[in-house]
Amino acid sequence: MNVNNKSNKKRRRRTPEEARASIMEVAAERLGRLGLDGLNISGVAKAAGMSHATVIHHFGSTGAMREALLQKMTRELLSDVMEALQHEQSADKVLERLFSTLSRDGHGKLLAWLALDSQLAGFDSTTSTGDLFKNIIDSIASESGSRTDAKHQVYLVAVAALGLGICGEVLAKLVGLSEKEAGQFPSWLAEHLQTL
Amino acid sequence: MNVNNKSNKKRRRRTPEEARASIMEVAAERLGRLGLDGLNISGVAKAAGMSHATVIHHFGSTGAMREALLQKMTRELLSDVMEALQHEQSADKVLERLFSTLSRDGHGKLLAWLALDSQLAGFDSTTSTGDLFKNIIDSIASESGSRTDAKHQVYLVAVAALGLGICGEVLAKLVGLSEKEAGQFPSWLAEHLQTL
DNA sequence: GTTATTATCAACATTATTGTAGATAATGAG
DNA sequence: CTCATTATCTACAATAATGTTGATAATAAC
Repeated sequence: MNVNNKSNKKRRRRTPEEARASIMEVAAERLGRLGLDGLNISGVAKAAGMSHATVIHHFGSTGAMREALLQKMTRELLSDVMEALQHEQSADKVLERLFSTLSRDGHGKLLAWLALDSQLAGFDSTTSTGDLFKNIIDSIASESGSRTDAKHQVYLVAVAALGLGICGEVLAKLVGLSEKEAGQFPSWLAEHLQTL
Repeated sequence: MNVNNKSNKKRRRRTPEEARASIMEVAAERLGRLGLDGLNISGVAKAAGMSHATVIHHFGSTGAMREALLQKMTRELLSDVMEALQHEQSADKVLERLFSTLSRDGHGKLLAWLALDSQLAGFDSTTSTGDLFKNIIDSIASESGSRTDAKHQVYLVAVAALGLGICGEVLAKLVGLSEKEAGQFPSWLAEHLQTL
């Protein structure tokens, strides 16, 4: 009569890479939906359809799993930005692309989490990142204006994209922006920056 | 010889208001330094020099304590903004004040937490807030430009202040802004907005 | 002083989460 | 098929956080 609870579902044996990948996928979704609280072993494991012991087996600990996810997302963010900028020439286009990339795909949220969570080893302002921004600024400064102005423009785009990525919807509602107007904001900003 | 652990420190009996106030104070400090993780009963109680049962006695539960703190901070943010704007006339000054107020005192962090934490009952876009922004936009639109432009300007200031409040230091370093240049950013932005 | 109130605490109970250990089964190699 | 590897699971242990209870002491009112 199958009174005991032994569930008789078959085990699925994944390759290590496959297992890690699906764990990362589920964890990313939960990070976006639930915030850092969503990144606990139990919850992630359950959502991924495996026991939490399995997750620990693959990552070693909760902290290591979090770190792995955030490193992966940081890599993706950087590569997104670099790829977006590689093929743009004019300064205003560069800023527009930078803005749209940073404000998309939860990149803003990611950076905010990195900045807000005291436990995480802060953003490594490693060589590649620094070089990236240096190149952007060089290209803008060479076109027109001072170097300080160029820095300020990039800074503005970065902080605005960040804020938009985090609180964009809420603030749009508060300010009274219609959906259409909100959609026009990136190009409005780009156009505006061009006229410096 | 006092072998036993009975600590013989006297109890301090605070008024309920006093107790709640010092708990809020400690909690705010911890929120700024440790993030939302710092807002647990045990930690707050220990930092405030009382047992966690006492904190529960005054607020009912951990969740209620968090909510109380965040409501208090939200009230303060709104009153800060309103007060800052009440005595400004020209549009660019209004935007400058809005920016500086939002980017100060961890207001950006607060908004980010509200937006990022899924458990919290989201920002209540209550009447007063909506009216506040409506007034700002009216005053800017009346001076010059279209209403949509005014909204976009306010939106830009808001998201930028937010981003600055969260990741300002990190991004400044990344972009290569010197401390002096970073300090000039608000006025640079105000001047820039003026030229629309 | 006596009493009533209640802020405070220590100790316990409960729950959630993390991590560990040993058993089991899926898969590939031979 | 047989064997070795190891991904996976269940069950347990350890820890931490939350909330409850009953006792205690500080303060105000009388």
